[in-house]
Amino acid sequence: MQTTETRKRTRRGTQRVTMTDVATAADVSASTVSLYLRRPEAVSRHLAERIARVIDEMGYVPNLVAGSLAAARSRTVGVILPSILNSFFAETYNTLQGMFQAAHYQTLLGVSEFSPEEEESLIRAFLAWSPAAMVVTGFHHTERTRAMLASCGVPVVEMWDMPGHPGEAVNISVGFSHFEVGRMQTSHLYDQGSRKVAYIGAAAHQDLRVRSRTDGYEAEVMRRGLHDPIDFTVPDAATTEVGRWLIDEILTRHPDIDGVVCSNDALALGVLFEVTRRDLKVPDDLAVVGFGDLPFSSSCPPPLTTVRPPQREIGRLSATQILAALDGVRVTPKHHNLDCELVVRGSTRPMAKR
Amino acid sequence: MQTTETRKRTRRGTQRVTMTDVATAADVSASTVSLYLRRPEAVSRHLAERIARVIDEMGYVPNLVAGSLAAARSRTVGVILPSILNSFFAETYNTLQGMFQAAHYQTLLGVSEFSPEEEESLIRAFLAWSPAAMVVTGFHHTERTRAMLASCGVPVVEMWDMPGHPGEAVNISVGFSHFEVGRMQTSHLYDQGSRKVAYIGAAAHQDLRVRSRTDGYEAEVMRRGLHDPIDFTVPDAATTEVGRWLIDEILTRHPDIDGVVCSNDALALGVLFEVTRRDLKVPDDLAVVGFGDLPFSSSCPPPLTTVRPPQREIGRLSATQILAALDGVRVTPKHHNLDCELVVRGSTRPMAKR
DNA sequence: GAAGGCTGTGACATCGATGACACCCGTTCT
DNA sequence: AGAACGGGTGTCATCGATGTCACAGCCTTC
Repeated sequence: MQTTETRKRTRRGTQRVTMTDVATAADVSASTVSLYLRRPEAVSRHLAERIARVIDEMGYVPNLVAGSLAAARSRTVGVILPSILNSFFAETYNTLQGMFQAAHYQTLLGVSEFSPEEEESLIRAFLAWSPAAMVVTGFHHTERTRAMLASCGVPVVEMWDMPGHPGEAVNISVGFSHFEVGRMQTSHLYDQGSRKVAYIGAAAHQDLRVRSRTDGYEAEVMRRGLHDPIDFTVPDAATTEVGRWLIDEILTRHPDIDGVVCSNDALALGVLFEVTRRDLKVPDDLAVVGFGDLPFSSSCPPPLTTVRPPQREIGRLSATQILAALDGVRVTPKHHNLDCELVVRGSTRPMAKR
Repeated sequence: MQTTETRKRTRRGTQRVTMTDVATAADVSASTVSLYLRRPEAVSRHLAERIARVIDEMGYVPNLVAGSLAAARSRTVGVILPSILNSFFAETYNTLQGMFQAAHYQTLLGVSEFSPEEEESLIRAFLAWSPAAMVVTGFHHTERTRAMLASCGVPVVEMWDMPGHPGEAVNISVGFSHFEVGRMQTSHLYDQGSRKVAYIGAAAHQDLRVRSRTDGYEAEVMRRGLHDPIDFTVPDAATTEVGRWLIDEILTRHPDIDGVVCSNDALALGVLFEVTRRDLKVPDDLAVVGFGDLPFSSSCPPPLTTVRPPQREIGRLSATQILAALDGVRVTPKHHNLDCELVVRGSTRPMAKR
């Protein structure tokens, strides 16, 4: 009679064990299982044990897709780094991931390769998964990225930089002044006795932070007034090889420099290699200061004087801010400016008192 | 009368624009919008234009969470790397990410820090998002990880290693023999004139691939029969600093070695540094061979002889296999064994013909 | 022993898409 | 002319959880 009525639409879902399966097997309702998973203490001991046993036996894995849809949010935090080629951001990422994990958030990593367009596409993809929060590197975004981050309604932290002008930071930010780093590097070289200081930088076109450090260098050179700024920055990746090439160029054009600021320790290592090849002495003929305090910096000959960014502290503070915001604490968009540490080693002369 | 009947449950969803909103505004049904987004050519030109305009005006971003739930799959590929501290896997990751992006898949990265338990937790989290495929590093998993990967029903590639015994690989795998790498490194040192060759390794306890390379070294030493194996591996991270320390220890105990195999170029760099400090000549007093061909390896003094793993090729082949499987091509679980390249540079003597 | 509070459990609508299928209507075939 | 076909669009059940609320017990309390 009712043939048209009984006709069922069929769709194949995953063949996975679902929460309903677990509920049936444990002879409770699905809500109880759900409650047990989210707040185990709210379920009676008796049922909790039974549910736990069934979950284990059936190998139930909750479907977060369904859960996130229902809850309209997820326990996922998206992190965007510009690169994983060098270990610059590794420590920060590990700290973030550790702290989020402790708070039961899952960290997802995207790599933008320093491209704002790529970053936009990554952020769009992350936001489509309704993450609980986002962590991005720097302030250099496309217009659309800025709009998405502003309107997505989740906490956003911009890290590893400092807003150059007011209004640049609409989100929480945690970082330090790259301008100040460049200034500090340069100032140290003069203080330890250099009289003519050059600057070499790489990845400059992609990474605006390199540009800020260069500006810091130039400002300090002008302030000292001993010579004109000599800088040479290229768009290539910041590798040891490029460092050799840059210092070679600079020394050819300006053989009389006695100090060089490098945008990155990898470049600085290349400088040490090339300078050694030319039989110049570091730091007596040429003092070298880098940035990043990469893993090799303390052990190369001579050990590299460098500026160490607060990698771990950036991660710690970023995560703290986000977790606070997620806990409902009202976090007003605020910039947290951290300090970098000048680590004086053998590639510059120990300073006499100023 | 019917007060209890009319009582509505209310839940607040996201305040985002939904597909239904778009459909209403464009005066079509939701399924037409959905169809337009997935197969634009299946919708009439007239409607397509109207829908496109409305989507743009309203700033509609599809909710992938809902979409993935309904479709029981997503366009997401999970990749697990052991570490991002050094650039070992960076090239592979970039290749994977690039190829998946071209095929409109979103790549998500997890970092396990060489811990099988951490890896298990990451994989569990990824699988809960019903990814389209998974790429993991190596074969060293927990029992539960193996079970999850076997039963999750999506293509899985294990990369950067080679199954040691049959049955270890139940998934597709793309990699190379680490045993063979150790053998190749050692053999080269003998071939270029060394008579007593030691081995130093780091991160050995976490990274079983280091163990395989050490085995390769030992096998080759035994085959040559000139001396007993001399190896020293520690659980610490493979850094330049550790390299200095390890070679220092080895040279103290065995001052007569004239060749050293390093599990990693970062260690090898430390060896070069320490050996230079001791005024030994490389390669004449001590020949050094590394593994990884890291960015600095070609430019340190002397340039490092090393074994270069097929980083990019691993990524390319892994992605190809997965994309084929996702396209419905039946890919039988198969191991793809790639070759590593011995790059002879200044840290060993150029070989006379064998 | 009835009233009131608290705790634990279940019923059910809902989140925002997809996919199977019905249906409309203009073409082509017999 | 009527059947068969097929492209384009709409209807509606469904994916697997969560969150709200109702309600059954049980324990206090007077």
